[in-house]
Amino acid sequence: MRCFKPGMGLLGNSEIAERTGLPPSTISRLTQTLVLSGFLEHDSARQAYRLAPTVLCLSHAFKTASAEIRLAEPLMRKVSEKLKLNVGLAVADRLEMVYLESIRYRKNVALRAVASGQRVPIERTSLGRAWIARLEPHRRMRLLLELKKQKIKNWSQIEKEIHEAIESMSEKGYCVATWLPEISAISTTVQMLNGNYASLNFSTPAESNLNELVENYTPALFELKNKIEFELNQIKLTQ
Amino acid sequence: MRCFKPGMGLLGNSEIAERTGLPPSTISRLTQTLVLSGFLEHDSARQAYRLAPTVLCLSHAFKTASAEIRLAEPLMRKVSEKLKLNVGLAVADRLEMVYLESIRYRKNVALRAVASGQRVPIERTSLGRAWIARLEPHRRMRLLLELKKQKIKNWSQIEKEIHEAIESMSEKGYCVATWLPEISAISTTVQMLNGNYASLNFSTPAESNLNELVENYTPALFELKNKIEFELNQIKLTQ
DNA sequence: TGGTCTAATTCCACTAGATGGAATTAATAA
DNA sequence: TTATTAATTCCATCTAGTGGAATTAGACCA
Repeated sequence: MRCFKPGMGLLGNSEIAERTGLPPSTISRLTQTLVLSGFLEHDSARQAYRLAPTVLCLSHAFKTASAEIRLAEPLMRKVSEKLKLNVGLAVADRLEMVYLESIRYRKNVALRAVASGQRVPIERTSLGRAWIARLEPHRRMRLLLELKKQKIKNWSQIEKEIHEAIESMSEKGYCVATWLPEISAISTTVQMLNGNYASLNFSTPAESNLNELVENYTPALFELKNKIEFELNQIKLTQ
Repeated sequence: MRCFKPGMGLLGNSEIAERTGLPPSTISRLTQTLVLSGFLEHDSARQAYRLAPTVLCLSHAFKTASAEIRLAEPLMRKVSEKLKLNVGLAVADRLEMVYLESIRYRKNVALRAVASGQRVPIERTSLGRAWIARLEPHRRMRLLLELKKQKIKNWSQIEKEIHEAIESMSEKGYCVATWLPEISAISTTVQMLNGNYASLNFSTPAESNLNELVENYTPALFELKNKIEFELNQIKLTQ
């Protein structure tokens, strides 16, 4: 099921087999059972599979259950409106960061889609690096080794930047990065109810440069972080 | 995984066992493997499981892949703003309707959450009944038998209303229902790219009564339906 | 402290279903 | 017609799910 990503919504058995490394016969069986259990749909015209609407229910259940998202979302939205920035909250899932909530600021209100569930690389984004910075040393080491194994291009450069980010996090409480050259972001972390961390970020199209982002918006980022953590503590006390 | 629904975000093995009818030992194994494969998280403090953020990715992939949603969403949003109504698009999943997209109109913009993935009963909502009306007779029969087996309270009454809705759909192209006494809705259907139908509805808190909804908003509902189907046909032609 | 209750886990025998190589079928292109 | 590609089926294998029974761990109470 993880093969289905944005941009590849319709996969044939052979494509799935290729992506998973499993033989086609195995995939054929698996897709059949996943269709039976309602997680995949078969497109008979295209002879291919897609995710079934059921996955929306899982996502909805997840969001409804997450006090963190329910609580952070309106605060994030307010800040996004006020500062005209994208505001995101994300956690790590394997070797990627997953947005729990992502408020995209656009001049046109109709385009302000939320994009929770979007994945971004952990090693190239401020979001991911801030999260790495909060890992206990041995887990961080393990993660870095895993990443190294992925044969990421420019790994030595990336690794250096990660360590700079870790330093920045411990010195100043935030870190910055530009990704996809055109997106600049500044991130910090928020402690969740279970004790783990999530990353909180502001991002903009990189027309405004990084320094500007830091100088103008760091206080607001910390303010949002503190507000979220304060309210989470309130919840923690009541239960 | 289907056990995790809004309102029960944290389930222990025994609760899952109860809901699925499977023995606790089986559940224990299954939850372990689901945690390993990243679909569940274990909350060690509460000794219970919750869905993992990964499910957001599946949902995101689903939405990105669905041309229907991408295309219908802005149209639905526009109508919702203009008429100050909730606008929903849903398909059946087993014995429930699942919102593919749901634009909730609220006076306060910050409260206008979208709620795709929400489930509503197929037999009590105009959404569900409109969908039933579009089923081929034998599949409809099968579904009604399935529903009957669920020991739904007031089934004979509900069944009568379903048949009225079917008649309304074939005569006028829409049907209405009030659900949860306080929500009135009017629904029609939209043909999707794969030939199946989805239900499209307007709903409001039932303060305004059903007749009013029908008289004032039926044309707008059909207009929206036509616009969506027209644009879907455009897509169909280009590919 | 000891006893009871409940929930989670482990153990174990059993089996359904996943696995993957090989053969078959189907569809499309050359 | 032949070649090619993808999906499926077949079959032997074996992993992992299944579920009853026993074990462990924790909460609550006398």
